[in-house]
Amino acid sequence: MKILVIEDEVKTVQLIKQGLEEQQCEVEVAYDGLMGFQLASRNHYQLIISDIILPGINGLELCKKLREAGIHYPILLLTALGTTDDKILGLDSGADDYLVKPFEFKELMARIRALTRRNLGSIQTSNILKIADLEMDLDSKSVVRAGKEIALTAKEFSLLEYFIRHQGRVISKVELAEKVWDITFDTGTNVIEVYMNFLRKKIDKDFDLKLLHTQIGMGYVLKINT
Amino acid sequence: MKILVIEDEVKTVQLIKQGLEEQQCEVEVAYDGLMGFQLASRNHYQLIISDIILPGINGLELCKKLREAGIHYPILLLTALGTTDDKILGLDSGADDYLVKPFEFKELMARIRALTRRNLGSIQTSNILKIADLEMDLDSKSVVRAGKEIALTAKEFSLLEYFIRHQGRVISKVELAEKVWDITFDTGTNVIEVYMNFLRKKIDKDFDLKLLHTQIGMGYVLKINT
DNA sequence: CCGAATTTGTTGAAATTCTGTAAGAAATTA
DNA sequence: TAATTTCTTACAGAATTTCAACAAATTCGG
Repeated sequence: MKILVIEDEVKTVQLIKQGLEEQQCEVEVAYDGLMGFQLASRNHYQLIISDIILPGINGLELCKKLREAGIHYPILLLTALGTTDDKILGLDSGADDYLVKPFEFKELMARIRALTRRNLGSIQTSNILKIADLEMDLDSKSVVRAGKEIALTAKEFSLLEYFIRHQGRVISKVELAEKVWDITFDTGTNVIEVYMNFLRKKIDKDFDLKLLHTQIGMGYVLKINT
Repeated sequence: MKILVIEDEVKTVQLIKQGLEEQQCEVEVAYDGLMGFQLASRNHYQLIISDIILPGINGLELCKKLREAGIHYPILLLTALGTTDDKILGLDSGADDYLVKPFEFKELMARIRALTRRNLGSIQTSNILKIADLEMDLDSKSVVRAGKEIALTAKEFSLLEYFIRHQGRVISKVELAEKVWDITFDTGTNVIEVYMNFLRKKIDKDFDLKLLHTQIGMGYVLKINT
């Protein structure tokens, strides 16, 4: 997630930047209003966090200009001005939320989550698992590799889901029997070999980079081979 | 603009209701969580304002349930619980904003403006859900596909409504049994297959573009096939 | 290195489960 | 009571899952 922070106080910038980067966000910083406007005009972000009191253009004007410039994604204003009228001015300048300093970092994070939630595709929090160029969508139950749709049956889908959730780990047949088939593994059956074969035909056969590997005597593993 | 207020304190309700009506908003009130949920399920609003401490279901659970039920428009939580952790809980339950009582009415109004601003482009005074050339009007309980009126029974209507609110997601029979029939799914029945058959005859049979698809072993999905 | 023993891969067919459909019984409503 | 809606039963056809037999690959002891 790409976030633009517009703020001139070095301490606040560091706090926010560090915290966001720990959450795997990509953070860019502008130290004044003009620079913020230029960055926002040139790049696309998921969110802007801006101070109000800034050198050059102040946060309120910046907000208005950004909206006029057709920038629709969320803007969160962050400021020491805490009277109700300040808040109203802030929100009416086009901001989506307004947080008064000093604030607790975890509240900022929660508000960021709330603001970005709906834009993560109007299709809510999409449940997508990935490895290499293979993606599986748990909602639509669809699997795509290298952009190509792959049709899986219910069992094949659960099997792949188990592998992708535990990618890189060797999984024994006993474990697969228990977790995917919900049976106690008796050596009398070879369903698992059969299904690994099904899955490989659909997922690995037509591709150079193989993802499903056998560890003889131990089990199977889904990983990107080095 | 239609707004649903869920709050049991009569004084607060009156304050909000009166204030909003002065702004030409149409306000409906629920005095407990369950009633709020039912109103929200049946009608379409621009915004929900809900207290957290409520008789029956509390505001946080209500929020989660509403999101699960496919309700996407903004929810603003309004409560006396003002610690940072309370706010975080509120926002993470799916709410878009969180305002601590006592608050100034003009701040509430500003936050409402901020929340509804982005949806103003698509002002919906009517409760209409859509997919492709299929529309269902929740008020008049009418369904139209490609301009042609389709008569559905009550069960068929709720079933279709559930699908259209969760379009693109594969929905299992267990989930349909719980959410549409409100029963625990026992394999002894096949009502669901029967009703899917009813629905298909009315909605898909006479059209080239099929909307209801079967994912054997997983469930059914309403989507525009690519 | 060779061959037996073990493990895994592959295939087609059998068994099972799942789904679609019709017809009619039960419940509900008018 | 009749009409409508909802649910149950029954069954055929389709798709999936499992079985079983054999082929191929790997391990291991000599």
